[in-house]
Amino acid sequence: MKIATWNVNSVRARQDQLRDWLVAAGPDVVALQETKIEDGLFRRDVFKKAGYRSKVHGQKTYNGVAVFSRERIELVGAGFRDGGNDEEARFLDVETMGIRVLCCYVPNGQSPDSDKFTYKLEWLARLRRYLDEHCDPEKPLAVMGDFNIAPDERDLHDPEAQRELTHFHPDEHAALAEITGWGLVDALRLHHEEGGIYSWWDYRQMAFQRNLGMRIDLILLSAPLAERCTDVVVDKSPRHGAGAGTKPSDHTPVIAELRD
DNA sequence: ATGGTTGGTTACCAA
Repeated sequence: MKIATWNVNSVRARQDQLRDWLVAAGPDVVALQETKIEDGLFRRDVFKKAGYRSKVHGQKTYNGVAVFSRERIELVGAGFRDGGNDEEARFLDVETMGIRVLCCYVPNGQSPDSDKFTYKLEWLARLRRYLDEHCDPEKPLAVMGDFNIAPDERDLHDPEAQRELTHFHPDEHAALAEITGWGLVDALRLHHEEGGIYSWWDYRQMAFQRNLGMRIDLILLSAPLAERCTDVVVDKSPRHGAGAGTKPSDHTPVIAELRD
């Protein structure tokens, strides 16, 4: 089976492109971020027609997460439900096709001296606590999403320029290490050692054409799923432009193949 | 150093 993650940057602007990609790529489970839509307006029927059931957790204008699956999908919970601030729709926990899926839209962080950066680090600490309290590293679990962190030097085009900025800051790396330290592996690195594999490129400066990007969309797997993982690929096809009049998301899908 | 682009809003926006 194939499981995927994609920050679509508005499911309204990308509805046809997302549907076409589902048909072409044929993933079994997909975690989506930045849907930017309230649950009542999400056209779940359009995707149902394409063969996908869905759980959505959105809000107006900002954020928003969803999980699609070819099979029955059960909601475990939306938001961390830990007594903290759950106003932003960034986290969705579901179970489908025999695996647990945590769909994450990690805060961007803006700049290291901003309140938003503190919020990003706190959010990551809450994710770690959520794993401690609600999940088991011995069970099949995929934590997927837009982490807004490039794990190491291979994952961005200019590490030195980025080191004191967001997405490649030591504090972010420490927070990510706390999460993987719980019992998760960065699935792409099980199969690919090389640098220059990115999942996001800035809309500006012809960044995609010059491959000036970052790998910030991650599929983290617990041991039982890591053992089943045969490959991970970044599918750049939607970024190339999916047809006349369609604009791509600044992120592109990441897909993991799992043995049965 | 600055500014460039997008989506959704009409905001000294967030990414």
